[in-house]
Amino acid sequence: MPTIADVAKRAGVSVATVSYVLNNGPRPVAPKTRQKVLRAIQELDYYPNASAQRLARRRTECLGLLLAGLGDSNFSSSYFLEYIRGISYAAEAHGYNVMLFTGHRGAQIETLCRNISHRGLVDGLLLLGSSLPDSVVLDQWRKGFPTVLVARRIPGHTGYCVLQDYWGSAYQATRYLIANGYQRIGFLGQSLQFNYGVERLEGYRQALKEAGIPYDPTLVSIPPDPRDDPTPHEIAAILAASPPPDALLTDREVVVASILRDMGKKIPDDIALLGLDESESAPFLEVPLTTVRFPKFELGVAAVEMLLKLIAGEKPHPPEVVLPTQLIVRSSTPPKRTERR
Amino acid sequence: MPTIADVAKRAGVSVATVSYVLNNGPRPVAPKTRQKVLRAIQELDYYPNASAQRLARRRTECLGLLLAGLGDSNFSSSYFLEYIRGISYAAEAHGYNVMLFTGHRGAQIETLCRNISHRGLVDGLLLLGSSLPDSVVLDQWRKGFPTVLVARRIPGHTGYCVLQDYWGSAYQATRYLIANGYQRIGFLGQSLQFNYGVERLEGYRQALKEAGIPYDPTLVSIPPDPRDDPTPHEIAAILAASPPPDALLTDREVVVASILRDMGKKIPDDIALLGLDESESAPFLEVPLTTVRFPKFELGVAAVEMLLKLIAGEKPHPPEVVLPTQLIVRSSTPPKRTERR
DNA sequence: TTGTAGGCGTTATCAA
DNA sequence: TTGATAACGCCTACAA
Repeated sequence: MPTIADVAKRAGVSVATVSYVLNNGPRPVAPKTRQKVLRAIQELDYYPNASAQRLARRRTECLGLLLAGLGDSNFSSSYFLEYIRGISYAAEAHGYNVMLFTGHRGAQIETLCRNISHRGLVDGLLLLGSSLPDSVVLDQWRKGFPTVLVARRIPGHTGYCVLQDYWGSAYQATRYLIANGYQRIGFLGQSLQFNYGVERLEGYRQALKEAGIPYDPTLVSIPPDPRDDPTPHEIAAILAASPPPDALLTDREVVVASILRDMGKKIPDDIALLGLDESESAPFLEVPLTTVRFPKFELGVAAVEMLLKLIAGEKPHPPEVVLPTQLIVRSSTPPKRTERR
Repeated sequence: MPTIADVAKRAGVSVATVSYVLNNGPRPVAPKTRQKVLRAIQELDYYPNASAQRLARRRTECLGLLLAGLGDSNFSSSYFLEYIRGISYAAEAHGYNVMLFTGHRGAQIETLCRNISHRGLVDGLLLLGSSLPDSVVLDQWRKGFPTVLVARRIPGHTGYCVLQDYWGSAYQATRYLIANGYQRIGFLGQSLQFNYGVERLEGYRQALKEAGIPYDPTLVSIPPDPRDDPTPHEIAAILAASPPPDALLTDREVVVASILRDMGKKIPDDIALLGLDESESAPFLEVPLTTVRFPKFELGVAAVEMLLKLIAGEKPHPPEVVLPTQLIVRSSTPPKRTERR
């Protein structure tokens, strides 16, 4: 592999000049000299060595992406790729590379994070995945290493993050159901361990409240572990409420739809179903499901842009970017025919 | 950030000694000295700088993963993450990091590849994604830069690759259908542009042949563009064959199932359906689909292991690793009741 | 067993 | 406008 010195020799100039040509600065180079250098670069098929550049510049032009939980196998695999797309897209657009970290099988995430920042592997870090302990995130923020939390916030703490409007998605969904005549709306949520579980529940409650519908705990089921799939038992319990629900709000729509079918319940005749997660297969199910669309790609882009600001030494304000979600209406939530008699 | 010199000073030894402690070699260090060094490292919270190590060692301990096509939006998003999981798992297990490249929107993949190898960004490269032109892959192989092609081979060329047994999956699936009484088996394949399209078709034909069933082109549909979804028109054409098909083999099972439903065709009563792709939602559909399972995670692992051999200067033999697939029988392909009269 | 010093390939500061 | 040359932080022959 040719080095900058080879180019300099061939062009009959100093390495400094070659460097200035390569980087378009910081000092000018005479057009004629520049031409000589460019020709030498061509002829030698020279490319600057990345490791040497990083050492000299003291930056890597790499962003780290920590996908905590990718190591676990019970992991919603389709979920993350859109984020990755957005992230890699934006990083590429700004001339940055992306380095992937996952922390498989019991690897200490704390140790991993320390390594990433202290060893200068990357200039900044994106944290994605709910299995990442809050303490790790808070540590990173405290250290001052450029770090952005993606798709989640840590309640009660201010830090750099980009996320969907979880509250709004549940609020909007519930309002939509109410506007379409549903009155007994069940809520099959996720654990309250993370902000999205809490915020969705609150959005749901707020919409009920505004409509003057009392909150009925027997219509609500929140499993303790966020990784648990909903069970038939859990769903049966909600269906057994009295009066029974006429609609169901859930963030595990595909599994719930399948369980409902196994129970012999027809969507939407027996019960309407609205998904708060954005399942790829929702449009293809027996009854195409109404779901919320998350701007995952856009969130990836926003995360990179915030991170680049942090790397540049700016203090983005506000430190949180919240992107709106969108309700995609399909067949599982038709306007309810009010039964006249 | 402390450097190795700071550690040396604090421990009262030379930088060489510190280096030998850090790397456990290549020369021994007296236990007492080692202790002093380790303590200094602790006290200073020292981590070696990755860029400097890479420059000095002339290797990056990074693997590149080129996900060609991630930039395109009509991209089966759930497909790649399992590969990524396997790759990152194996890389991590061997002390390597993974760098992600995607080549968004018209970026010249050739240029990207040249940069990756010539600039020393990574020690080796994994190529994934069918939108990667054959010429790029062949180029890489020719250059001698450690490169492994994942989930695909280039017919007529010998090169390092790991892939599923596409032929076997279609062969096995077809045999299964035949063994269960199906005689008129339709094939809704992918373009023949890539090996998997060709190999699946051949596996299907071989199984028919062995069963003494003549190959009927009116039962077969191959769209020209691999990114096109099957159309109702295309499916109607196959259904119109005479005699009509009693089973359908396809690698777009979810969309095909949805189209069949829209056409009023019942699975499996009107027609059996067997998916050659491994759709996540196959188990959750109205009729859970029989599909082929791909060992994607395992393939990622195998790819990394082959790549590490190449990096180590070995010539893996044979240069192709083919992993078997597995037929997951669900409800869409029950044994056919032979109608007696 | 340990220390010294040259080299890895760039960048960027001095001078000229 | 350009050329020497000292960093950047680590590795590793060569000496001691």
